[in-house]
Amino acid sequence: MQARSPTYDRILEAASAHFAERGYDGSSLTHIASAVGIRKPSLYAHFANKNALYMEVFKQALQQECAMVARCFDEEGGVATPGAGYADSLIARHASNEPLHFLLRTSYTPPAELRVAIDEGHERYLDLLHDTFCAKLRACVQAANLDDAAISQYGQAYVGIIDSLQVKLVYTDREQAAARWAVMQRLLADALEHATSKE
Amino acid sequence: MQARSPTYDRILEAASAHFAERGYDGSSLTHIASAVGIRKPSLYAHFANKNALYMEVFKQALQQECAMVARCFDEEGGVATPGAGYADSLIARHASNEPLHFLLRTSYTPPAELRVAIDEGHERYLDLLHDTFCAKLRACVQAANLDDAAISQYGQAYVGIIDSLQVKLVYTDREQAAARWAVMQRLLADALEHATSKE
Amino acid sequence: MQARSPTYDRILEAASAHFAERGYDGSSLTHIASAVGIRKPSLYAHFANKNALYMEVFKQALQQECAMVARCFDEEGGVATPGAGYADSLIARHASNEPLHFLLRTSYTPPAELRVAIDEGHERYLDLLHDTFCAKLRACVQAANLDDAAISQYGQAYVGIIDSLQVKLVYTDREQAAARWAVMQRLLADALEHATSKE
Amino acid sequence: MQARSPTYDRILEAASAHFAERGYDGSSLTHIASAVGIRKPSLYAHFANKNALYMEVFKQALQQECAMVARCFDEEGGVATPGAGYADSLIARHASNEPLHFLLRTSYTPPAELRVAIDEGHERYLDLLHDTFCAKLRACVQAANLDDAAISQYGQAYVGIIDSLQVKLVYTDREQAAARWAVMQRLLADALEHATSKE
DNA sequence: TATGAATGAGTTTTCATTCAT
DNA sequence: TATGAATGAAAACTCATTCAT
Repeated sequence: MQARSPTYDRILEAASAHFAERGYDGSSLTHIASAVGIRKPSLYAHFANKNALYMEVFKQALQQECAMVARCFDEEGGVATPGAGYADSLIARHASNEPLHFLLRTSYTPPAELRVAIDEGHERYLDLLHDTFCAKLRACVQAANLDDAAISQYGQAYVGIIDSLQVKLVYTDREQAAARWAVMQRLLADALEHATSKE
Repeated sequence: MQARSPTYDRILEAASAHFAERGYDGSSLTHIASAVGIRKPSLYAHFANKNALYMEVFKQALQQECAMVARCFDEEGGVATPGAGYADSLIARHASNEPLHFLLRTSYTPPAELRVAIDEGHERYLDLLHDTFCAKLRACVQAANLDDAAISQYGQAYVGIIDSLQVKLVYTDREQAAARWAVMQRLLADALEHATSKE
Repeated sequence: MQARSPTYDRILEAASAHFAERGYDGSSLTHIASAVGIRKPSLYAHFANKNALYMEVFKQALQQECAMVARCFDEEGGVATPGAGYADSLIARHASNEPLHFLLRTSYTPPAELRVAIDEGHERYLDLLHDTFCAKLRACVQAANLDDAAISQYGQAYVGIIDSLQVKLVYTDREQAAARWAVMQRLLADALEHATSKE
Repeated sequence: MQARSPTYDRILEAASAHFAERGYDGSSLTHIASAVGIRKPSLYAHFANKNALYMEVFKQALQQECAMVARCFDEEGGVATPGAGYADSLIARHASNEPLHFLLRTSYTPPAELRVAIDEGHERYLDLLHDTFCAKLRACVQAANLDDAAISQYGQAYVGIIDSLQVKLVYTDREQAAARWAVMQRLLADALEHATSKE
């Protein structure tokens, strides 16, 4: 019921695409199965039920995105703004990345019965984002004259910017998202520069 | 099929609540009718079908919100940051305002078959927001030393901030949204102050 | 409920067309009303219910067709074959004559609940056809050397031919029906000639 | 969805009976399923939808009847009139043969949406009838002094007679149909005798 | 004479799920 | 691991009919 198999993975893929595109209620197991090339009851050899399938898709998408957060912040060098690497990554991946698309959609509008579990996961992701950004900021700032409260505030701002970026990605295209990021990044960079150069 | 009637309005109300809470696919006409206190087929005396009902709810919610944008910007006095009135209004209204809740939800995750119409309406709303903010900014800035391009960029930033605010409203609560607005507003205010005081 | 009025007649017309095209079960009062330009409940100001409307359409179509039988046989001069006038009339009228079309259809496949009444009416029509043909044959035959049994048999043949003609009219076009009539008329004429010239 | 199974066949049988008796619009899947002894949704494991079920019933009835045409003409010995075997078979089978009953009904009054496909199938049947009769006539005539045009005309007459026979079967009973056949057969036989003995 | 509103009964169809194989 | 068959529940929608106006 749980072990990895080629079919198992193909189901996750197809489900991710369907759930991302049409949501929980708008996706039917028939269509998902048909996209995989199997019949509907065969899904039950891999997943207990629709909820379990949905939650597994969510779990994997969340893990993948959290790993991506860690990696992007790790790999970004001495960029102008902390977190720029991950923002760029979001924009770059969105079009072809169903799990990410799914993650954004279900975080905004989780199916009522799964809301608690999903909210909890989503919050973990946001906390990770916030904490990672703060750590980076704390590390990279020339003059570390910002206290923890201030740093956390910038962390909240960064998370807000990422949210606004994801929204733009969800309902329009990459270009507009890139434009928004440029604008928002400027806001953040200005504020940081202003704050750190104050004294 | 078109004229206002008490029942008509009550259907719109109930539908708005259901669609906001459970989305298009998760809402059933049976439940909506039952919330109104009529039987399912009676809905069809007022609306051609589920799509038409959904779109009417959307249309009214959109009109109402656009009117609210105009009103909030009109009524805000010499506030610190242009657009603060509308942001506050969003936060204040969200919990008890089903049409607004519905509007945000459907704009981010429209039912696949209605996506085009809804995207178009949502874009009108965002454009209005952008343009209204820019007009206000242009009017209220002490030294009008900002060119059109710069003003438009701040407009885009404001729209992004509103988006991030709405996201927070959609998936958490008013308090966190208020906190986010405080942070983001500071970003925007700093940037504006910095820009206008430059010369 | 019964008196003639412009609307009453227009309802009959529209109903005739719908019933002829789609049958009893396939026709809806909504569509009929809409074809008339009124709302569905308004139909009930003119007819007690769907059955009554159907039966009234049937009654008028039957009356009209019976009158046509009488007229065609009256007006046909010393044609080659008795009954040729009516056969020609059938072919000529079919395309633009909804009541006739309706009559044929409902006679073959009456709605189960109305079967008895319709069968009875249809039989009246066939009897009229048979008797009128026989009278004509009896009158017009040069040598009246055919006994009643023989004449009745030709009457049955004529009715059979009319049936086959109507079938052709119902499911194909006027041209093919005309061709069939030419062939069948020859059969009948030959037989008559053969029989009357025997002695 | 395609392969034969006991249930599949029982559905076809029940559907054939219902469609024959009440037509497309007058038959409901609920009743058909209940006649089979299964629940309504189970039908969809065997047929895509009502149309597909109807067309499958039609297809099988048509095939069966075409095979019957071939067989009857094959097996008829040196009967008085070519085609007598098939006419007798029609009369004999009608009461107890649902597919035949269905075939006649739907050919005369096909559901509006399926008219094209059904007309096409019905025409194939009529063509087969015509051609088979002509072949038989050509083979069995003592003096083959009839040209092709004449033979085809007798073919058309035969098809017309079969039509009139089927009409009689559809809306009255076997006895009257037998009587009509006796009369029409005489017409045809006389004409043939007359034509072939001419020279 | 006409209609807006309402409705019980019914339609076809889809759904997630189960189970024997 | 996969599936054909089956099903209860529920979906959206249509229907003929009623009734107050």
